[in-house]
Amino acid sequence: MSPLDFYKCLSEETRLKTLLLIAVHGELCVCDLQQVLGQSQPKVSRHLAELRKHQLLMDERRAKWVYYRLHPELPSWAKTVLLDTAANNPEFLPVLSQQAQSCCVK
Amino acid sequence: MSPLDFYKCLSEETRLKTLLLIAVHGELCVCDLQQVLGQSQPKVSRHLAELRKHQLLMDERRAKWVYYRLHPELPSWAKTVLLDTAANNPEFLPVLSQQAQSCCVK
DNA sequence: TTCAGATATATGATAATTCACATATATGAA
DNA sequence: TTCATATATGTGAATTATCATATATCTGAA
Repeated sequence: MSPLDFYKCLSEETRLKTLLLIAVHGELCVCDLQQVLGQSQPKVSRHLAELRKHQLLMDERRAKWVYYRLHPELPSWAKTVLLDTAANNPEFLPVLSQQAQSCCVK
Repeated sequence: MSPLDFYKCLSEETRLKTLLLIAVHGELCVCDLQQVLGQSQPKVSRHLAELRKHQLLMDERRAKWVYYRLHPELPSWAKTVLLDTAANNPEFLPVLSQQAQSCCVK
């Protein structure tokens, strides 16, 4: 994971918010992200595909839903960067509503 | 300084290396950067202008040379991100040669 | 099998970035 | 003033990123 590839992934709003939300919450499914980000499903999906391709995220299908979490081989400095950024910029992070969570939880 | 603007600035190789080098070395002049990065003067200058515009760097002219350092109002989380990235990716950072330094020092 | 909901991908249009080249400005020395 | 060096900027071409729409695939239920 080169620092340049990593920061290129963070340089787009949907991807950055997605990564920060997943770093904070552990894992989220596509429909959660779609709701909390207020973006169309294809747009969210496209950016998730890019984050998967660069090994920042991994996906796991459980029943109908695909859950995303940080890739286990993401270097620890990169995880630290994400968590520091999230902790120091609360106003930037959209809040996950109860409804959003319930979409997958059942 | 929004996280998104910050990471957009880091998403280009010349700008990222410039920021990491300046974070590590404290300050550098344009001719130092030109040599260590192996890039043309207009290219380096143009990216420095962008980093100035977004308040990541500040410049100071001393005699013929213009020195750049991290902007004093850069949030501390952002400085931490730069230093962590530099410390954990030594192979990414080009090494400042003696000749490069001597260009300004004398 | 068939269907519907959830997620993924392909495609073409648009917009944003980056680059090389030429030129302009600022400084200090002669 | 003139010159040489250091740095900055304007312009247009080329590359790259992003988007909306349409379509495809996967899964579980009937």
